[in-house]
Amino acid sequence: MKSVQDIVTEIQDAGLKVTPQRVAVIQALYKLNHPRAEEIYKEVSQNIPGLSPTTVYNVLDALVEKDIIKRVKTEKGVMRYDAVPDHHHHMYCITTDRVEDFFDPELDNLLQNYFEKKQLKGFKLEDIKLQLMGKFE
Amino acid sequence: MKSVQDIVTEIQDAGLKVTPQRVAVIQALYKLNHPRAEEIYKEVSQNIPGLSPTTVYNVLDALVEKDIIKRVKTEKGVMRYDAVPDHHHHMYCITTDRVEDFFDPELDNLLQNYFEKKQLKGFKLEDIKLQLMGKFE
DNA sequence: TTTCAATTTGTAATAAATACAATTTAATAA
DNA sequence: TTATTAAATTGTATTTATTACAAATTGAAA
Repeated sequence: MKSVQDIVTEIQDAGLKVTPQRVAVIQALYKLNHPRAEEIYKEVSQNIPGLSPTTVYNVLDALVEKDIIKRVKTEKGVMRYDAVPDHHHHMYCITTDRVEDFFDPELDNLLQNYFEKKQLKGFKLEDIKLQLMGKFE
Repeated sequence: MKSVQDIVTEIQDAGLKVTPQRVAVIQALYKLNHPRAEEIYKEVSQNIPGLSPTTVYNVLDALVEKDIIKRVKTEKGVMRYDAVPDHHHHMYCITTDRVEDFFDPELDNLLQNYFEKKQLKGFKLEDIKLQLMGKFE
């Protein structure tokens, strides 16, 4: 979780204007777990009445563009978002749509070493993301 | 690439009726590269005039359900499909929407060993998929 | 405090996917 | 081979997610 000040600084550093909508969207992303745009809209609307759904999409696009947040790949035709931009992986529940972050520097090392030896011809590898599929207990 | 006979057998074994639409959708999946439903519709329509878009969605759902094909996770709010149901990973192009299959049994072993030692508390791991992000050259 | 580009809003449009009733068809058994 | 029937396809209408865009508002620099 980030303080409001951290969020403000983050937005400023990206060269974006600090608006209540942007701050609130980022806060909602921390509160909710990998939410869809519509869930964010509902959440943020409580603090910012009159909020437009379009704004949520605009804000999300701008924040993704600046690497302040990330999109989460899913098997549903709905986009979801992740407050954490730092390198990490995801655990996906097979039965529900729950998604959790997964940090593992040791594994990242292992993979990096593996792919340094193993050359992928015709593909310049820049990032590796794991999808851990399973069930939460 | 699978022969028509292989495709027919595959559909039968799954307990589904063999229809021209289903066979053609699977063939289109091999011809196209991780296509969206709409691309499949266009392709298959050439062979099956009067094809309904709804049918494409129905067929895709049924085939995914029976593990004959797979959905591909993307960062766009559009579903894409994969003709290959066997365990494999994906290479994603950062700049375009190109996706390629990636098979690597050695890596699969490495990962399996790693996660046998490393217990994930609260999560029963069933499958690991890598997303290799980068650029095709 | 003014200025202005950036941002938000609101409405409308588009795109992707789904619901569902009517029609057709694949596969089984007579 | 034909009759039967559950499964599959079709066509239309909706829903849901997202985007387009012009007008109004606002954050931040001068």
